[in-house]
Amino acid sequence: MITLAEENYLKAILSISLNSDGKVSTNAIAGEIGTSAASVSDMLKKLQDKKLVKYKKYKGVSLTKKGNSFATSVIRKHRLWETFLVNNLNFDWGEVHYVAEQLEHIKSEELVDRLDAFLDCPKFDPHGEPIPTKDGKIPTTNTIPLNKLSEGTNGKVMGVTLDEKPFLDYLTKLNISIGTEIKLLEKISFDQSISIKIGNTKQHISNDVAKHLLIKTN
Amino acid sequence: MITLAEENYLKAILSISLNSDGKVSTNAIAGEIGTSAASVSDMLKKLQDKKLVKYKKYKGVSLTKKGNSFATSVIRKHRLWETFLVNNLNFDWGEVHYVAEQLEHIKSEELVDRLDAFLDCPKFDPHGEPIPTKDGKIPTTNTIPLNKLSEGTNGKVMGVTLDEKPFLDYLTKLNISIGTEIKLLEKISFDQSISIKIGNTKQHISNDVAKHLLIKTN
DNA sequence: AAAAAAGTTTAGACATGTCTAAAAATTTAG
DNA sequence: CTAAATTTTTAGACATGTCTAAACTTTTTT
Ligand SMILES: [Mn+2]
Ligand SMILES: [Mn+2]
Ligand SMILES: [Mn+2]
Ligand SMILES: [Mn+2]
Repeated sequence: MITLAEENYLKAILSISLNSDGKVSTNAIAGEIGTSAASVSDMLKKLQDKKLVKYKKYKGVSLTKKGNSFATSVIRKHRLWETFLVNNLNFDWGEVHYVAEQLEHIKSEELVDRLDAFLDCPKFDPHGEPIPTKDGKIPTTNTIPLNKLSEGTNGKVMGVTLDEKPFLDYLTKLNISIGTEIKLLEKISFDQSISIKIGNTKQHISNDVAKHLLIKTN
Repeated sequence: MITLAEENYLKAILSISLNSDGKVSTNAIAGEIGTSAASVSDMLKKLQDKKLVKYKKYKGVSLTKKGNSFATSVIRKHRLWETFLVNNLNFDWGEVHYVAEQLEHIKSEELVDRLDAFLDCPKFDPHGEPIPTKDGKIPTTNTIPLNKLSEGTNGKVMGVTLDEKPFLDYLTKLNISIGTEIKLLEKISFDQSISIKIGNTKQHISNDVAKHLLIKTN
């Protein structure tokens, strides 16, 4: 049996390895989970014993096939629940992450299958994040983070890569949601901040915000 | 913060005290939860410290107002989730209890409120068990356990007071579900077993089964 | 190529929740 | 009303997951 804590570690490792390459460091995991590096070291040994990760002391960690499969399944459940909460229970997209953090640990394959069917097998969650299929495949999109676009490019917001409330509330304030058309006006080389046009309004946002917006160019 | 284990103890105490009166014994709780009497003693001390129960060593335990409120809330969540699983995800009534045992511990008042609204504020769950309201009131019914009826009485099954799979599967085999019309034909004094008529079929069931069937007489 | 800085692991402690075995209290019988 | 049986509590242990402080590697600077 895999515990709730173990599931969270596997999910964190997968999440980090998707945004970087090579082995995942102890500190990165500690940062992601909000725990101490010492706790992470302890847990990595346990996950290694269970053949869920490949771990060499001081050299970082990576998921085994088995570990990857568990992690992907947790993400699948997280995003299916988020979809249910927004589509059926009328939650706001900024309010679902915390609840889904709990729901993702409910153990019942039957439940996940039926929830998926109930939702009509959605490919993306309310944040535009891809929902892994039952067999672990993750739908891909040809989108680019807004901060990588060149000046003058038009595009549409297809998803965000962060789903915490303060970030999403800020986007809502900027009138940005999934589907919003954006034009990149100007990139400031000093701090990589950018000017954008939304509808007829001009806005200025930091690189930190821009990098979490996935754009499909027109 | 109240933990998952604490919630289960409170629920068990409430559940036992509804089917008996006076203080709840350590052994009864151990039996209900499937743990040792020693563990129960340990936990009762902790619940006492948190003002969730009134506990005197060797003299049994009862819920405080606060404890009762938590316990009722857990039962509310359990039964709302069971309703969702059966009504919306097409689960069989025998398959939902185990999953609801997990879902009942999800912490989000918002979620419960919205789920309740989504389900149209149901008064009873798929087993005919009453769903406590948000403010802790439990709908009552004027029903009688089948084993308390007198011979020759007709009635309709309004609910069951046990929702474990083996019991519910047996009922399904007997063609008994919520709404089924039953006539009590004969009570055997030797073992309190009874003969009943369902549609045009005569069946014989034990007292153990009969006592878990709630009947509304015609 | 040391020395300093940064990152990681170990040691020892603590909280929660569980168990078995032994001790103590209560209830039931004789 | 004592003695036996039952119930309950305590004692001591263990598993999980966390922490801080100290020790140990690895990387970066000088
Ligand atoms: Mn999320
Ligand atoms: Mn999401
Ligand atoms: Mn149930
Ligand atoms: Mn039920």
